[in-house]
Amino acid sequence: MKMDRSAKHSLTKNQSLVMHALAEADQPLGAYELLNRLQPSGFKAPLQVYRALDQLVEKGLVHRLESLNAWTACCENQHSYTPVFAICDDCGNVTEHFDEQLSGNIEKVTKRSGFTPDRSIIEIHGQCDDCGTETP
Amino acid sequence: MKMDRSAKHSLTKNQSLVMHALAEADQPLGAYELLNRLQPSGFKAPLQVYRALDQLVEKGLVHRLESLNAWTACCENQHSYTPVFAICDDCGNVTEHFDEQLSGNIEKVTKRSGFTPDRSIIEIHGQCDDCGTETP
DNA sequence: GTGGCAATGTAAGGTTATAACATACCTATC
DNA sequence: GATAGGTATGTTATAACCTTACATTGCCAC
Repeated sequence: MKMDRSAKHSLTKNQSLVMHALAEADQPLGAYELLNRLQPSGFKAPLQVYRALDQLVEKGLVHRLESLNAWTACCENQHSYTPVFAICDDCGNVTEHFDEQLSGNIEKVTKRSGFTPDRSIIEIHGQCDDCGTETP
Repeated sequence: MKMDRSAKHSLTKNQSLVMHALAEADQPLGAYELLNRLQPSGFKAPLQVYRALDQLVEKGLVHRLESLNAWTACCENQHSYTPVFAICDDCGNVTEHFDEQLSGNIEKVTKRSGFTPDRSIIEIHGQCDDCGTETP
């Protein structure tokens, strides 16, 4: 492969199709939902979606939400801290947050026991501002 | 139902079978792995496992590891803080930790945006003490 | 004993993810 | 431009995970 000119944003065809679909969605999408949406663009098999997703995650452009089995476009490129996802169980909206202290504490908790952290998953379920206020 | 005597530990047959299997395993188990191990005890269908798991999670005796699609016995009963799981990607060992500060961080990060947290998932992948030290 | 309720049994089917193998395309080098 | 090697893509099949729907059993209360 060549790709030296600006590198990180040179997506392949399938990658940019998936990236676009995620960016246009206002909620995280499952792999098969992505497949549905991309069938008009020629996608035929799950593997096409999964491959693109893996590569996009690798590039840091997409995150996987483990507790939803779904995927979402990264709000901001190339962040260094572990993202914290706030997932509204009512409307399905997901927002991405960062917190230096939190990232630091995670390191601390595990390193106490000699553990070497690599990647962290932080997902908080609850109710977003819109959904939470109008509860009885 | 009756069950008032000491309540929380009165498990049904299927629940205690699953609980035992998890307690004896030295790693988290998938639902189908549990099914395999419990077939000698008469389990025949996935639903038997899933029902017991759901009820045990409800009781706080078992946790689900979202990033592994697996389940593990709770290290300690009735903890109030959100557990932090350290998952070794080499040997598969998982340890459960608690940290008051960290629990506080989570509240803070989300409440900034008006979010009302309900349950949190914190899973840290990396290498445990045993596996990490001997890396080249 | 019969009505209600929780637990369990059984079958079928849906969703999510991966393995294995084949093909096309791009680039570098000769 | 031929050819070799690597990346991306296509295609089929299957594994792994989870749920719906409905039937049955067993227990307790009345």
